[in-house]
Amino acid sequence: MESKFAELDSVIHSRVRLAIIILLLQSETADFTFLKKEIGVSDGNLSTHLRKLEETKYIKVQKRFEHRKPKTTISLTDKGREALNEYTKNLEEYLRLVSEGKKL
Amino acid sequence: MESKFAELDSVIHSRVRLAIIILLLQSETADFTFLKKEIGVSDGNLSTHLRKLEETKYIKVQKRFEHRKPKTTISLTDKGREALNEYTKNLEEYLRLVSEGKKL
DNA sequence: TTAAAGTACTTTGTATTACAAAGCTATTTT
DNA sequence: AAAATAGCTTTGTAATACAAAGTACTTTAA
Repeated sequence: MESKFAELDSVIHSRVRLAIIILLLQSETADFTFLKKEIGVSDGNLSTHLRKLEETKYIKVQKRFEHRKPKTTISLTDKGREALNEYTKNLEEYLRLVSEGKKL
Repeated sequence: MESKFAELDSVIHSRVRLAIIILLLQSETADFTFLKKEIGVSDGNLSTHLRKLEETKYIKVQKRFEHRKPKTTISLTDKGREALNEYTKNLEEYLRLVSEGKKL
């Protein structure tokens, strides 16, 4: 480690993408509209964040038709889960440094 | 709150700027070179991050000459300290959601 | 004394990112 | 059949992150 401040996975370090991952962690699968409502983000914005997570292979996006309507189901991959673990580990270390700093 | 996912102060939500704030929390004041070495970031990058923190009034930057050389001393403001508290509070909530999600 | 190297930054240029508005395709309602 | 709705994607723009180059000195070495 080059510095005591670990890198923070930039794909996860975004409010919207972290929220997406948390929701996927909780509900195993989710659809576009659900994520949109829970996070309170615009269609376009959500679309690009999902694209990014998919490119990084942190999520798997399954598109199919249900009742003749497009239905996108999104789920976390193992890679995504691992990346989240690493990310939260690092983040906790930052928080630890903060509370340590306050005590001095 | 429009969503269960709180906003995360975008000024603080940056690895470099969070690191700057943590270092200031620990040592009260710091200079440019110290921050640069501790964080492992380029001159230009650090300069712009400091500028941003200064514009937001989260830090106070004092420039003076010491031993005929420019010496920049940086310290956290009360506003910065408050913003950090709010930020870490929200961040802890995200982490809580993560560990809650894992248990399900 | 003056040229080269170092210190302590700031400015500039570029590539990446975040975001919303507008667009697209298909369906449902009137 | 037209208008409204659903479920997205594409596009345009503004903000961000970053390193390379630049500025303004001071120190060292020849």
